[in-house]
Amino acid sequence: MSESSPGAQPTQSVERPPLSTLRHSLAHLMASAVQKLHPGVRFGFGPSIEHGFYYDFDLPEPLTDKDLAAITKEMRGIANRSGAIECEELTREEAQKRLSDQGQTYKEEAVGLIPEGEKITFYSHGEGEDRWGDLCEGPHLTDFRESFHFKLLNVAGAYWRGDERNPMMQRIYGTGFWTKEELKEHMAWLEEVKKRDHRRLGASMDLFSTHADAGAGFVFWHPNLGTVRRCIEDVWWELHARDGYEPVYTPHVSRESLFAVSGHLENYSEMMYAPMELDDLPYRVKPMNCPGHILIYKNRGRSYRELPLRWGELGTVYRYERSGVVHGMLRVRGFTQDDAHIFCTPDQLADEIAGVCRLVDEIMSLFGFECTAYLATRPAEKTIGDQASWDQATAALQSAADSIGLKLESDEGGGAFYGPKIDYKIKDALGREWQNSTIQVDFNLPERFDLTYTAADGTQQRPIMVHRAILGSLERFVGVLIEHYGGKFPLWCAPTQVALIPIREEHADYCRELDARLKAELFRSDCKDDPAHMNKKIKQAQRDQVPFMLIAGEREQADGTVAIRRRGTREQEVVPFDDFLALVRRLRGERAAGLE
RNA sequence: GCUGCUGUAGCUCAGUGGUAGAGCACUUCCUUGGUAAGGAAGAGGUCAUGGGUUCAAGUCCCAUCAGCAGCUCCA
Repeated sequence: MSESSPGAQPTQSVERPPLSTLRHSLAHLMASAVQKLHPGVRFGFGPSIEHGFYYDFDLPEPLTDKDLAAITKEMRGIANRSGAIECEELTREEAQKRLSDQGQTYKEEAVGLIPEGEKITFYSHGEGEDRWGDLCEGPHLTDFRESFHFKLLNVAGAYWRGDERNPMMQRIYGTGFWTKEELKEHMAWLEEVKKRDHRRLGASMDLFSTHADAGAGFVFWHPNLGTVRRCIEDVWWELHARDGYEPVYTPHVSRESLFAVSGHLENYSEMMYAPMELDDLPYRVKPMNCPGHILIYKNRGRSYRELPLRWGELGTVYRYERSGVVHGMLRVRGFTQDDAHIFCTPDQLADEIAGVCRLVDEIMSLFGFECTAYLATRPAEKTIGDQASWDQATAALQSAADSIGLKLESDEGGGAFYGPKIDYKIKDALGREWQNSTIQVDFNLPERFDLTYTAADGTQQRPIMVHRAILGSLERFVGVLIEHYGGKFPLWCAPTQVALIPIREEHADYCRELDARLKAELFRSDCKDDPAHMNKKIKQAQRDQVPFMLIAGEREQADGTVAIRRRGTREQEVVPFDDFLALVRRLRGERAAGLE
């Protein structure tokens, strides 16, 4: 199994056009097949994408997965009967007329989207009944008789031009490669993605659940995953304490007026839960932790001598997410952010940002993630504050990144309503990207809450706030982590670290003795001393992805040894128990990723 | 929220208007086993929920809830 998607870096011979060209042409071929089977179809867009291609269709009848076989067959037929793909250039008027004659209303609209002065081209293929052409900028293959391999994958809805105010079309996704092997490899990758799905592993490893009785988007952490989470939280606090962060705790519910001052009511209310009335006053469940931390800051006068203040909270927030978007642990309605707010002077800002960037890097490497950073600037609407402070904040992020040699990609308009941010994307073991860490510079909330500190010259100055989360939310991060590791948590955070398995019941005492010694050192060991069969216990430990199985029978008992079976292998090594203890002490101490 | 699909035992799924099923998991008994499924028996279901059609509904229709593939949106 390849560690990254085979689609990302295809191997191909030099004479062949890029994979994206093949896939784009496959989208055309698919569209022509759909037209043969459903003559009234109107077409949307049909590009190549990262791992394949899609095409959007407007059809009166719904397509289902069952239609894919017929469409595939038709595609093969069209390609075999006549392979040539031709390109012709049309004037804007000719293109409009042709599409209008064909009743292709979406495509007519698409012509209007082509900038003045740009060439307008049609790509066509097929003979007679198969004849089909499409407004398209290309490029395409010149001939479908080239050897290629494709597979149609699934059907889904998609808005015309990606806008939810537009009609919903039907989208078919597919993928294609030059060789059978590459296609096979990609299908195996998709299979691996499925196997590692945190919802599936969550069930088989007894990690978490969600419940219709509790409502969508609320996660229940079972003891196994609770253990993983505690381990992560422990490192988190350890590293944050080292970096001068102090813990704070704030309530989940506050008076609504607090969120009026912060601007959440005005800019974030569609994400917030409805008010509840207490003593005739409206209260709200918090969607963010910042107003709470601000109240602590404001509780007394602050001196420049105290700054920077770095306050961390694993703060649970509740946000209304639309019903269709909730997804396992990755997109939920209640989650715990590893939040912190830094209150600092303008002089300190760049260093503070740089410090957070370094911490992001350190924590993400602990889990083996590679990160990419993006600079997210002011959104087009629903923001607070004047442009000058936005510019200042944006410049501060950029210069902090420069100071530590961090390259920032651009995310235009992706900022929070109160300030710009650096967002990180992490790449997991399967090559997929996730957004977790975020660093946000905020001049606006200090203004709104009238935060001050006394400067060295005795004047009252405005502090700057940095909002930051590194894991993002524990739910999303741990969900990603399950998939990243495929359930094979490193020893230091694995729910059960060692499974002890006696070969016969008479060896159970020996196992219990070893179990006691492991537990005395706070290892999470599971002594499987029930009367069940040894093979069954091995199978359970495999299913639970326990890093080490220690199997002990007569020989081990007599010698004070254990037969170690490491996760993922069937080989055994017999070593003195003390050696094993030394090994796990070291792995835990190093928070090692592997079991060596 | 939108489009399409799905909901039957803890899990995976069969059941095409007429007596609710299988495999795995679970429990008990037998088996004392050297590295991924020993044998036998048993228990387990208001067929998501509520309404409707029908002599008769797990099966057909409507609504609600939850889930799946996406879109849009996001930590």
